[in-house]
Amino acid sequence: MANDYSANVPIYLQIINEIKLKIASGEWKTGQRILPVRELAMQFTVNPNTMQRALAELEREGLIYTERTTGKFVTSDDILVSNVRDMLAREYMQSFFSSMQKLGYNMGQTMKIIEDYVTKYKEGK
Amino acid sequence: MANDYSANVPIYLQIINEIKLKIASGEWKTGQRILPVRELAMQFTVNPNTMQRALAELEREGLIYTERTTGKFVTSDDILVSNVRDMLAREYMQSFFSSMQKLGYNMGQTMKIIEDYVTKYKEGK
DNA sequence: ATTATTGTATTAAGTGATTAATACAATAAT
DNA sequence: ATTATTGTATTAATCACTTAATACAATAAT
Repeated sequence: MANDYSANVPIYLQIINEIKLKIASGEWKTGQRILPVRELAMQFTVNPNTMQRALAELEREGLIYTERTTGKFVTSDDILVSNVRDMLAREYMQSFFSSMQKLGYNMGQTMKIIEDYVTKYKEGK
Repeated sequence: MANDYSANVPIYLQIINEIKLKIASGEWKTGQRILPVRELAMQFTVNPNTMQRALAELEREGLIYTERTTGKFVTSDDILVSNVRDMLAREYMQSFFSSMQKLGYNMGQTMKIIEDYVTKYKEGK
């Protein structure tokens, strides 16, 4: 479940991305309470301070909020979540095409590779 | 030219990727001599030690080699370079589809988004 | 022969990320 | 009322990355 962190990016940033994906994908639903910091830290096998840092940043971005001693919750702003999902998807795509371009693939060549990949996928490989 | 490093990944790793792309794309040709460590360090605006570390790793991977006091060169192994290029392209693609899947897009939905993106690109946006 | 250029190694200092060990305030649960 | 649970803050120690300042050996250039 946890602990496949790249040694090369600060853990708290990797956690931010991971949780952002959970919220954007709907795996963590809007308005839903999330586990206490200490338990999340255990689940992710990191120090509570590190988890706290990640959650504080996500709160700064508006994706979660805190009720003083009750706990933390996913935002109830469905539009925000939807926007984040769209933005992430666009980022991933642009980053992908940009990398392929640096490798020397133009857009047509990149499309060709994608189509081959998808074809093989559909054949169950 | 340089100095747009993400604060979140060690610089020497970013340099490794950058140079690997240059070699894989053919921007740095096989067999070609590369600039001295000190000059590359200046071009990339990093410390010579940091550049040396990146180059040492690239040498370990076989992408460059050193002639004692003459300098460093891109490998002459065209097949290796071609393989690296193919591997990188595959990695980028798989990573992209994996991220999209985590966002809740299945392969068909991802293809739809790609096609829209490419269409807009062709219209010159 | 001498000089300049090449890669390489060493030592020291500064910075940020991470863990660890606590502690505290507010409130929900008993 | 008391206790447990919640988020949060603090201090210290460790580790990797990065820069800086040198120094050295081998060889190409002069």
